[in-house]
Amino acid sequence: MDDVAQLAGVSRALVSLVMRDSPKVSDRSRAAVLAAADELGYRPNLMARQLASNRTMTIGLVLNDLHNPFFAELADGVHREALASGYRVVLAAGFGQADGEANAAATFLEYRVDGLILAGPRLPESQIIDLAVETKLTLVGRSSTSDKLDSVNNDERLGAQLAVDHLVGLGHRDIAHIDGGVGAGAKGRAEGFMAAMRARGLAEHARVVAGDFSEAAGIKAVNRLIDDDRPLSAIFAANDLVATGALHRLHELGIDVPAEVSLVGYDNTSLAGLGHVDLSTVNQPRALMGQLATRLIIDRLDSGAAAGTHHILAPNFIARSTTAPAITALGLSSGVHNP
Amino acid sequence: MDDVAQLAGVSRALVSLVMRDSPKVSDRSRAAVLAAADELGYRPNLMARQLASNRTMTIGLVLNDLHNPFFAELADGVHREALASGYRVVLAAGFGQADGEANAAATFLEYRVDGLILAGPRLPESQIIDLAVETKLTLVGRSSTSDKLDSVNNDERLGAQLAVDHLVGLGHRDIAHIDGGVGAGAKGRAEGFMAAMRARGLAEHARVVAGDFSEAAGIKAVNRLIDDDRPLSAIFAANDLVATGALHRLHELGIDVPAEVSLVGYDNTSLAGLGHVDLSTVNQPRALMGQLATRLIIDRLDSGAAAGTHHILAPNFIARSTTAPAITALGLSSGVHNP
DNA sequence: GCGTTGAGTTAGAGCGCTCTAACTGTTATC
DNA sequence: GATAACAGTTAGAGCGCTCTAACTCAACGC
Repeated sequence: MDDVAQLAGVSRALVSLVMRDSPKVSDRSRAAVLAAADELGYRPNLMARQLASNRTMTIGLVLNDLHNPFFAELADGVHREALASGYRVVLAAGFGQADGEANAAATFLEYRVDGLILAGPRLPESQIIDLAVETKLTLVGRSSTSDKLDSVNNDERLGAQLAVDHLVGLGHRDIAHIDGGVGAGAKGRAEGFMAAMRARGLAEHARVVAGDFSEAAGIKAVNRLIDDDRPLSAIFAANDLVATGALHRLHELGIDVPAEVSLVGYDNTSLAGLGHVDLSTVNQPRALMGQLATRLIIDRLDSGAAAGTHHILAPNFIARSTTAPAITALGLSSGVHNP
Repeated sequence: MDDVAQLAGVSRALVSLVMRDSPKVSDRSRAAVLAAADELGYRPNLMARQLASNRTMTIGLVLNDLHNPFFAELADGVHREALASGYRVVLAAGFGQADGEANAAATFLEYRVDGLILAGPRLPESQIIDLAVETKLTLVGRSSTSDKLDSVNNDERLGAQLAVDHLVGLGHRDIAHIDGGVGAGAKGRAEGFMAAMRARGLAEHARVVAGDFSEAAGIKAVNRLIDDDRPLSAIFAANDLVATGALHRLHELGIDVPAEVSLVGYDNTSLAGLGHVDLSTVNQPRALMGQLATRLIIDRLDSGAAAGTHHILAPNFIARSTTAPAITALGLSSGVHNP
């Protein structure tokens, strides 16, 4: 920086002002500094900058699982919004495990990022609040009511209800839910499923089988559902990945989807949209959620807004080709499929 | 830090030593410092640390595209190896675009990460070399021969050859390749395809249709291949995502895969392994490539190894259910499919 | 001509850490 | 008992920047 100042014939402080595009610099000086910086290949040291100013203009985004396209789509929204406000985004992955997330978050705290976004974290609420005390934190894809942080999520119970409504509307009664275990949102989906079935008077037709947010869980769950010889007309999986596993296993078993069993996922990730999968699913506005989460944290950073804002967005149902009218009580296939 | 030192009854320098787990600290002092740090919630400031030591023990990983599972799997390997050597990994996404990658890399340079890994970058070689001059750089999923950086890639031409060999072995002659355009590795795959077809004396049966690394490209390419009324027996897609798009479109058109047309992808991402897709594909050892790339950069960091090491790993073919013997010249379907 | 204004610029302290070199005890060596 | 060796500890400079407060200088009003 000294070299740049010298070459440009100004003081170090002026170089600093130019680098931060302060308006209090004459065009002449600015041009001289820029030229000198370019010539010397000068690149400001963010570390020194944050040390002096306590700002880095970066926000840290912790993704629970790099393999789930849900998070990639969420990250798109975060990036878009951050860039528009002059912030940059740095990512870290939690590998679907709580301690991975904790490490990632700890790294960002050491880096003193201006704000932190946790996407679909599995961390216990208490640890999340501990983090929120140390930095500005927004949760996305997970709910909270804490006044130390903001959050953006979809309404999991409503999503589950939409899935049940769709299936029941098609005449299904014997509906099973594959539970997402400790995955973020899984609990709300399972509860919403039971509540919706109860509301429809189908409580005794409802089944819940354990699982997690993986393809393997979908496969295992189908095995268990088939072994059990209760009637099965439709499956509501905890997320798209689970549904994909179930789809595969049903296919292997020679059970036609949707003619014999209907299948619904959750998230509407790119996976569900893949032509060859074409899964009926509950859509979360992922990019929007990412944008909103970012907006919240930037507002907190720029205008000192207070924490404690919690958005719950409404999901909507996307009917694709894995759901169709139920086989009637007469045992006839309806023969009517979605396009 | 001063507070911690005071509470522990030692000097600031000693706290620093404890934080870096230096062996030159007595157990008593170490315990006292740790206790004090814990009590005060002290967390070392990485920025100050790098400023003073010029080290952050973090490596930056730039992923070309968060949506392609190839990169998630590569990142797994990078993380595993980095963690084992006491480094942490921070990520940034390029969004499939060269300037996104350039921004991500620039951010990491400002952050003064110890080393930088670019995964499947689309950046022009000259820009990559510029970066390599500023920091220790390793390329993965893209080849180079520069002595300023290291690289790890699979042998794209060999991969393409394996695909052609498999198809020709099944009796296919009219094979089309969907090109990956500017995607990293696409050029090698297309060249390898043509070379292998030529070697088999099938040059005039080879067709190449333009595309990129997306599902949409696969759909469009199938349309073009079908419009054209040359015979088509098999398709070799530039990567799994493209193959998935092609699979979808073929299915929509009522063309049975693999009975009528065989289909091969590239990468063996989780997508290809999805039960319901079950795509024959060329396997790149993704996690291993990530690990190797990380090993190279850490060796350069820790033991001052020189740059200029370039690994080319051999891919292997994974036969799944999208390839089957060609329909014979007699016009009969062979009826024999892969399991 | 003097004070006022405001734009443009600058000196210097300080952000929180690491690193070097030097220091203090304690134990081993002759 | 003096010297050496070594483990453990410390003071203080310095990493590259930002920020505050102060400065300079030209234009302006009375």
